[in-house]
Amino acid sequence: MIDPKLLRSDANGVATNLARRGFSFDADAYLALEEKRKSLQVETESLQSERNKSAKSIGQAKAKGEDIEPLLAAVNDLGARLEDTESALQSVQTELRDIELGLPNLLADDVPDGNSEDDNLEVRRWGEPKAFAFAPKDHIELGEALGGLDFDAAAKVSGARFAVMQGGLARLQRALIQFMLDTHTSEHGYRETYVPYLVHAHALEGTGQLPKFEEDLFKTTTERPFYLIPTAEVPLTNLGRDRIFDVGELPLRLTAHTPCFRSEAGSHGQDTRGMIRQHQFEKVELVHLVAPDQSEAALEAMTGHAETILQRLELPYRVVALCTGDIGFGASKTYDLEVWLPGQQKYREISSCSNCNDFQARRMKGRVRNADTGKPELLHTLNGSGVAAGRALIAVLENYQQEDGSIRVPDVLKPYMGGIDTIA
RNA sequence: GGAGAGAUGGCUGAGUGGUCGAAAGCGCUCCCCUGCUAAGGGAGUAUACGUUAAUAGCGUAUCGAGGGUUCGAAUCCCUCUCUCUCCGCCA
Repeated sequence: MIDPKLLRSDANGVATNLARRGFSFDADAYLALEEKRKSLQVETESLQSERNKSAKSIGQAKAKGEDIEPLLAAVNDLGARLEDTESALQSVQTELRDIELGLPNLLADDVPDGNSEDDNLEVRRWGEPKAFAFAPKDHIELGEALGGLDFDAAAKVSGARFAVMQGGLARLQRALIQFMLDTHTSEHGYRETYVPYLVHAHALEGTGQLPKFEEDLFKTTTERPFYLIPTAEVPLTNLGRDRIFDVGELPLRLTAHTPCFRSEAGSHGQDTRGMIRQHQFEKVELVHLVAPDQSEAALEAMTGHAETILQRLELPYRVVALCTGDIGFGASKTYDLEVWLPGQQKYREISSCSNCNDFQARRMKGRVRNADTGKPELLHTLNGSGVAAGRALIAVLENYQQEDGSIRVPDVLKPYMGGIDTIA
């Protein structure tokens, strides 16, 4: 959520910023509603004040044994008037909140302008795409030939956009996950965390998936519905919900491995083949909860942590700054890591690291006591993939393939693979 | 799933319709006293919103959440959530 005070004081400035995303915010309509809210609130509160005063004097009169009938008569119509303004105020406030919950985050100044992912700005590259002495295959061909990747079997059980993995490939994904968790916890200062995979709506509202993107989520049909998490960002970030941290407790660096569930509504036809885009995939997530002045540095650090994984795996990648047209709803600034996939001869997203500054914290009331003033202020949240395990598996398959279709095991994964150096 | 008990400020815990944002204790902060530690005395110590130049005042809301009764609700009623105890079931 954008600071309502800022919306009031500089609605046009907000509109200009959001326009960079191609989002149109009707500042005048908002301000008109806001004026209405203000007068209703002032009126409501003065009526409440009047009511409280009368109630108090009635209490005092009664204690002294005086006749309270005249006093009761005097407040006779107060209740009805209060009820009217209170309900009017509430409906205006609901309207305002609906608007506010629908507004994306303000963009950082240095987010490059652009309309689509083609306009993202390359920040740096690491590694050289390997030159193969043969025509490299894609992960689908490799996996099916190895017998460990089966989309037909998955289709029988669950339909399209699911995969069954077995044997060496299944173990390789587990190895990747273990390696990532171990690296982040032992070298990057993250706390390993186990979280629920089913969450309530309010958690998703906190991180920004709701109310706007419900169609992207899977939802249970229980009386009080749960949603399947689309990313561990949701339960991890919400650990800061309704809390006031002491400044010494931050920064909090959290990591969790979870499956992620996405309906992929609206992505028909995209990446339908293979494991790139699935309803269910594994991911190691990184989340930072930090004091407000720390988030810019934290974004660079977090991106570096995800890069470390790719570097240790010796996977060529590039870092791009997402442009105004491609950046996510809750992010003020995002770096994507794109790994080289020889099967596609393309860089493909494998991690996305975002600074959400106070956007999520405001929604979930996550605060930190200011070191100087002692006053609570909104903390800043960041999230990033460290990295997507399913896609990392694809990257390893394609980059480590040999001419006979076998897969060399990356050195850093060997300890997790029982020492074997090839999957054949 | 069955039966019962509970949810109050950083913590413990009082408060069953009126002057209660809330006793008391602990903790914490500041001051005083005290030749350093200990003990003692005093003051302060929630959050959000509104109004405002103001993190000054003043007002409003908040005692798990939401609704209701009432001139007035932490206190009474309803629904929900969570916690605990016992039974059942179970990885």
